[in-house]
Amino acid sequence: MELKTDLFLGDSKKILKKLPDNSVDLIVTSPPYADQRKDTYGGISHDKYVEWFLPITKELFRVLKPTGTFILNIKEKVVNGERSTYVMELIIEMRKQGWFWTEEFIWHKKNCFPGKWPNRFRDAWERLLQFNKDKKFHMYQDEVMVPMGDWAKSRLKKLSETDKVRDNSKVGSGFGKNISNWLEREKAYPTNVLHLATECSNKNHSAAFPEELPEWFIKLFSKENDTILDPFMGSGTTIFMANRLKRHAIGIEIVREYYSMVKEQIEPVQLYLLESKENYEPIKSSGGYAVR
Amino acid sequence: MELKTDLFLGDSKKILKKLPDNSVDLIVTSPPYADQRKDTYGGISHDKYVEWFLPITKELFRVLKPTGTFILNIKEKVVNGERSTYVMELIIEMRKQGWFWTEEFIWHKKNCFPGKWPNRFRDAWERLLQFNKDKKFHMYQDEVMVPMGDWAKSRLKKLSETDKVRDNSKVGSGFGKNISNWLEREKAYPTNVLHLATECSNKNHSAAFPEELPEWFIKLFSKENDTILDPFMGSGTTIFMANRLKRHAIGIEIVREYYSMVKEQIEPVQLYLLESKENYEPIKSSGGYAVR
DNA sequence: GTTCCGCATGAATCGATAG
DNA sequence: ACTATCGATTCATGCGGAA
Repeated sequence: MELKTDLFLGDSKKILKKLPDNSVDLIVTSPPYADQRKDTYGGISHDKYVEWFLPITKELFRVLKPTGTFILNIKEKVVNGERSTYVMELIIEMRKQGWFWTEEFIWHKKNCFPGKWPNRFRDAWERLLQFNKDKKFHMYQDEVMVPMGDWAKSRLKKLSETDKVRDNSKVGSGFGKNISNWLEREKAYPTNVLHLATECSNKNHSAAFPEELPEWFIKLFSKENDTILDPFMGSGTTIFMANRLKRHAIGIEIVREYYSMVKEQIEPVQLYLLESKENYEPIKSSGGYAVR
Repeated sequence: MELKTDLFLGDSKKILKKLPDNSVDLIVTSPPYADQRKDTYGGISHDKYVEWFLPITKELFRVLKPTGTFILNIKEKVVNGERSTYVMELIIEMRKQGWFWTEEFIWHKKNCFPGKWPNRFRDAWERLLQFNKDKKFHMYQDEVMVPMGDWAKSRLKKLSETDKVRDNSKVGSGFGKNISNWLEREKAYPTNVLHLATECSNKNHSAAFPEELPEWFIKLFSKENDTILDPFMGSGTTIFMANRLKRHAIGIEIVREYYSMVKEQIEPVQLYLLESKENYEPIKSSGGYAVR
């Protein structure tokens, strides 16, 4: 079966109306934060944020399957020395639209922005809000199990640093086998706290959204040939990861530059998939990423 | 100067009225969660929680000094498969009382409660909400600095391995100077994510509140001879830590058993303080605990 | 080929300065 | 008084060049 990737250039509020009801298995997105990225996006002011976002969540509710999940990455900024409350107001309003606020995961950022202020420490975490249409939804917990305890953790860390490249090339040889043995033996279910680093300068897009984040949620809340939607595609991290994990993808982006950038990168991947789908494995299928 | 510890048996809402305006430097508390600990506290239902708590926060606002801080440890429970919104409603209502919601710290619990559910992972974090009466408040950041990350650590390690002998002999020369620069920068300011293990040392009280938590906030938001208040004292962790760090303490507890237990343990400490105050140092004055 | 060091660069936040 | 812009602060990360 062929994987389909649909990219749209335009405003999410309008584009989403084209999508049919109950057609998406998982939505993973990181909308532009209030007052951020003014140069590329409009820069939605914090006191208008809920008003701006609610029409979009209403459409997302319509297109999501009853068994599907909506993961929203967001963090309120400081306004006049105080945390703004628009995220909380958003949650309360979304519940009125019919959403269930199932869970709040924490993304603990290893490398947060530096700085020193007289009355505040550095902000090292963001919210990953999980919403559902129904109390029954698909969740594949076994797909995101993690190495257990300090013993396995340090062992794996050392190995991955020094021998990861070798490991990839020597499939089936001694090292690879050992690693997979450890993985089989020492696995536990993760918690609702994810401990990841933000990716640095690598991309042209300003938002640092590490690949592990969509990867984790795609594995957890969808299976192969499901459909993943990102209504604020940005540099396309969610879309690429969906493809890599053999899910259909739908991406919407309002900035033409990003849209084109993603489209160009998608094309060769699609061709590659048609040529030799079997050899195209997810980059980190071993699950050795740092999630606690 | 003598340290004073006042313990009250009774309902916070009533007892707090006895305390004078603007008399407390720091409030650190962990109130009974909604529907939790029903057998001991009578169990406030989640839909009445805000209504129950607001009169108390109003009194807390009155007794807190304008430069003081209120740290509230809380986490919403799951009701019918969904996170309840009473914490958010509480924040929004407290702002109407005049509180500034300055910051939300995350307590990342290393060893959270075990268990497995089909649609949910283990809950490994709690909120530590910081409220203030004024945008200017006392904060002693240097008291909670932590060892720096891998960069400086590996740097120092390497230097000490290769150049330790030379360094010792050539005091004041180029190398020694460089090293001491790094040594001074060995500590960094923490972030708003605290990574502590839960302690269960006070097994008589049902809430697991590790000593490091009040210790951290007491050091951060108060100085010696300041006054610390805990309106839901429980097993007295905050009170004991306040005493140990040479702060005055006020504790309120509605359950006679806890009240008596804390009172009995406080008496000998007070006597000890009178005997030899100088020798009584905080247990962890070196600050080497694991806070990120 | 390694390992190692130097350097730029972030979904930040505050306070001062300018219109 | 109120908003817009700018500099200073500071640390984990990944890259490129060097030993």
